[in-house]
Amino acid sequence: MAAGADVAAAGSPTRPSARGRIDKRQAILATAFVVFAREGYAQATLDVIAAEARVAKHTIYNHFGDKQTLLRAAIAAEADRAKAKNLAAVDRLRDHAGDLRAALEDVGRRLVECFCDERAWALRRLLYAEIAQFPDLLDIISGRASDPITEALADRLARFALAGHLHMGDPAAAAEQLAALLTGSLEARCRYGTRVVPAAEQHAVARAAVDTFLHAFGTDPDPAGALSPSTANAPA
Amino acid sequence: MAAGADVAAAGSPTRPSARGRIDKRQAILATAFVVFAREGYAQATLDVIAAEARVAKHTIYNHFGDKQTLLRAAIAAEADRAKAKNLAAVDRLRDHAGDLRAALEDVGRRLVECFCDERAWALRRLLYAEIAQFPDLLDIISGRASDPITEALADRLARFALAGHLHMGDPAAAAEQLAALLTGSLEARCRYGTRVVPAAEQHAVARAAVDTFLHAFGTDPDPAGALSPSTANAPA
DNA sequence: ACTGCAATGCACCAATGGGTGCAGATTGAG
DNA sequence: CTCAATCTGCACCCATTGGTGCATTGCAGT
Repeated sequence: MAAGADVAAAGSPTRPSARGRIDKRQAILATAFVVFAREGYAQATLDVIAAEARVAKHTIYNHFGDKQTLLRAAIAAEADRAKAKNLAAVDRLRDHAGDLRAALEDVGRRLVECFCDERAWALRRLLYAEIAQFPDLLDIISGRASDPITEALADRLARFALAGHLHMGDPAAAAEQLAALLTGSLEARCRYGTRVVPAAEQHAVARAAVDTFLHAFGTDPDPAGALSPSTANAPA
Repeated sequence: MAAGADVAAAGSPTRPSARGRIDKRQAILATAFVVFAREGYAQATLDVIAAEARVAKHTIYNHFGDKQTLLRAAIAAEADRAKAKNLAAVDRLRDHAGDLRAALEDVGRRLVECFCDERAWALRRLLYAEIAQFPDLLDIISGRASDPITEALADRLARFALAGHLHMGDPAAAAEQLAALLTGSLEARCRYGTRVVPAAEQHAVARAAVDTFLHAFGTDPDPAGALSPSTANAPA
């Protein structure tokens, strides 16, 4: 919330030296996130963050007051990025060009790519790590993480159902399962974010997920290769 | 590995005061895991662990040498527990009593329960948190986490396929997707382990997962309620 | 040139916590 | 009882680090 508000406020260039000030703030936020993710909240020192952001330690305190506030702001900013990227992916399901399977696979690939993104894993690790110490992080990301994405996906699926291209009772449940098929397999493949999943493997996962999804919710009775929906899976 | 080996070595009661020594070690490991999970590795102090394990700080150093080694041993021990519980669940797919759907739902419920377990979340959080600092944790859990479970599940599914009760190209891929359907939806519902998912909701998730799975891989052309495989989902 | 705000560099404080040393208590085996 | 291995309580060292104070510099508007 903090980051978003400030970015919006940046529209007024009249404030004295506002431009430079905002630049500093952004630099601090970006660097702080990287350092927090790399070293962990407790191990990360403000001196290191200050040095890597090319900023005096005092400047950080001027902007954020203390370490915890900085963590929250950095996480919020990064979560905003991630949410935007995910929603952009789902939005491609609007005005698709006729071929439902192709459209779903395209979106699936993009969502998979969002999930495998290095920064996304850094954010995930940070959240898992600090949620016990700072339960309020939940509020910070509740509106920025998977929930709104699944919801947007449900909206798109509902349209397809209405148009008779899909069969489903609850679009929200279907969206949840599609998301699960897309990301669930990647959880293990990414090895806690330490392994970069090659593009080919990402595509295979997306294809297999969409295959299975269409088998369960599609109207087309039996598309090509129906008997083995997961034949397309990656070799390794 | 460390914990398992030691437990096995405990079979020789001839060593002087071996019994008491093992007890101490177990107490330290259990307490260390709890404290690490509760406070995070960096924030957790050996004084607190010693106090809660009712042991002198020196005793911890006698057994494990330093803090990092203690962390690794504690994680290994807990991962062993988790793996055993998961494999026990999957093993129920042996000699099932005829009804495939019921058997899958039973196993699904058990796996879901394993996933939602408080200790499992604690372990997951700890791994996510410290994997960046201690990449070797990957080796420690590689043989204890999802991979062997999915593999065991694939073995069972392959048998069903051979018996003509399921249709699938690659059992491993099918197992991966079933696991994804089971746990993927829970990821969001558990809110990073801060929310306890009620049993009814767990069962609904398992049922929905098995429903979708059977739609994609089942031989029964169209079971009851086929058109809306996810109708059974929980209200909230 | 003057004013005011932000940023800087540097020294400093106080608390925290990993790890060690040591002397004494406990325990089980022979 | 003796012996050896552990376990215990306590004091201690020392490096780290969040946070502060202060004097100085740089920049923008007037």
